[in-house]
Amino acid sequence: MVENEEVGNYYENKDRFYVAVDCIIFGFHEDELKLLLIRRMFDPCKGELSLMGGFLNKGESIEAAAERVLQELTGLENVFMEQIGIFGEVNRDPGERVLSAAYYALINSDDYDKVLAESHHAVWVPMKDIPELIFDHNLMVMIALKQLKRKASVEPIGFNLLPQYFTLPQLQTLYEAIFGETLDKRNFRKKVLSMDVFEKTDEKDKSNSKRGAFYYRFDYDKYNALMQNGSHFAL
Amino acid sequence: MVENEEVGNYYENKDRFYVAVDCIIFGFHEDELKLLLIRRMFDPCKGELSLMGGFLNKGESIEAAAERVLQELTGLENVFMEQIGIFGEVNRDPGERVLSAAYYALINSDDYDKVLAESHHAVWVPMKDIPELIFDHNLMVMIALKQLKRKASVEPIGFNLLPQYFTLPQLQTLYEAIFGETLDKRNFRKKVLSMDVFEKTDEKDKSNSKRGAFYYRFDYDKYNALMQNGSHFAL
DNA sequence: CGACGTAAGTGTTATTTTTACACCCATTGA
DNA sequence: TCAATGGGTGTAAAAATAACACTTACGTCG
Repeated sequence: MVENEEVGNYYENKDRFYVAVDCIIFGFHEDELKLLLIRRMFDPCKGELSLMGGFLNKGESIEAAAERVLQELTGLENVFMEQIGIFGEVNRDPGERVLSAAYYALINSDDYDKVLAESHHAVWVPMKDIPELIFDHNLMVMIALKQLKRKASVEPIGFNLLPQYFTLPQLQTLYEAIFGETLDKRNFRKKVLSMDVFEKTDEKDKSNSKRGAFYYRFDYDKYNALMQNGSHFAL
Repeated sequence: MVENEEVGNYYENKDRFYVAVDCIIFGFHEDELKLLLIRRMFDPCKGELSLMGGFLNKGESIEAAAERVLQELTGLENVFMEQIGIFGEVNRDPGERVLSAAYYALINSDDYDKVLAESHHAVWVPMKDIPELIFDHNLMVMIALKQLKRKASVEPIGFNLLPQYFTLPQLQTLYEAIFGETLDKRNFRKKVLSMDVFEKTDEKDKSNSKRGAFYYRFDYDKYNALMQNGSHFAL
């Protein structure tokens, strides 16, 4: 056991590693959950599909790096993002030993900078059509989806995938896409509205029906107040 | 955007980082959930309490590093361990920039190598008495406990904290310690036994009562078979 | 050797939550 | 004005959860 060593020496003989971040970027359109992937125009694995990634810089926290990488691709800031872990198998990147911290992000697919994304050769791929990705990216995606499923049922994060104003049919379709199962319309609405954190507007979305569906929005203030009192979000 | 660069160059100008692993080691004795912490006999933060940690080595996966570090302290192998994430704030370690992957482990407090642990100045500290630890270790502990709570209610991992043979009162006390709340004896036993994955033995533990409590063991084969059929563990 | 103390073990009922299920409504465009 | 389409609504059965109190086995001590 090391004792009484000087601080300077302590770290000196340790190995140092490249550290990357990779972003699993979820979006929701056309009633489907999708990932924003990039076609790599550079080595290694030029031409293949991968998650958007980048290297951690000196003086930058890992979280900040993830935010930067997301921003580089989408132009977005202040996005819901959560770490799913670090991947550190020795040969996960065949080029060099690189560790990668994976984060998933939930974005509203209307908002991102399409020109910027295009310059990175980004494409939206439905979850059910995700092909083989480079390195261990498929594993990352799998774990991210699992975490999203769990978390979405217990915390109000799904809304990050929708515009501020959304209809209940839209919300239901979203949750069906996340959970991968169909839900009963009446039970779903009952549950949603019983939480009393959704504010109904007078506006209707008539793009999907003659009758139109009312727009709602999620009321974060009400939500926070309720959480204080020991309530819990559940869908 | 980088295009058509050679592989060799690709990583060359990136920064490299020290990477550590820290272990949140849970144990259960005297009806309490405890952590195995070490009193640091070396700088930085000599004299203070911290998690058991160590540096990632070249050619070693992060998971392997976590297992090694746990083994160095307890002598144990094949222990239940799970990553809780990587911590990468710039100044989390005041000495140098070090990233740390945190893992929690569940061990049976009878089994570890006490001499080895003592040589590292290890001490068991009840969860409710955890003092201020070095760096961001308190944060790690908090997150680990949260994850343990969630996971223990949904997967049969709690048994890792008990000997192979245990009594139902013991099991209940364990879960009460994990969840931080008291449970109804009859409801608890009903739930446990209804899963039909516990095998009752003829032996009794008489250390806590005249009458004695029957020993049970968790039947992993039965459990796996049931999981195939879409059942779920729940406590 | 019998009374006592102690923790182990056992079922039932009320309440809450979850699931299943079918019809009318509002609006537009033909 | 009527046909087509997705939006919106309530109730009853079933399942899960929560609340609750007494008896039993066994060792100890008087």
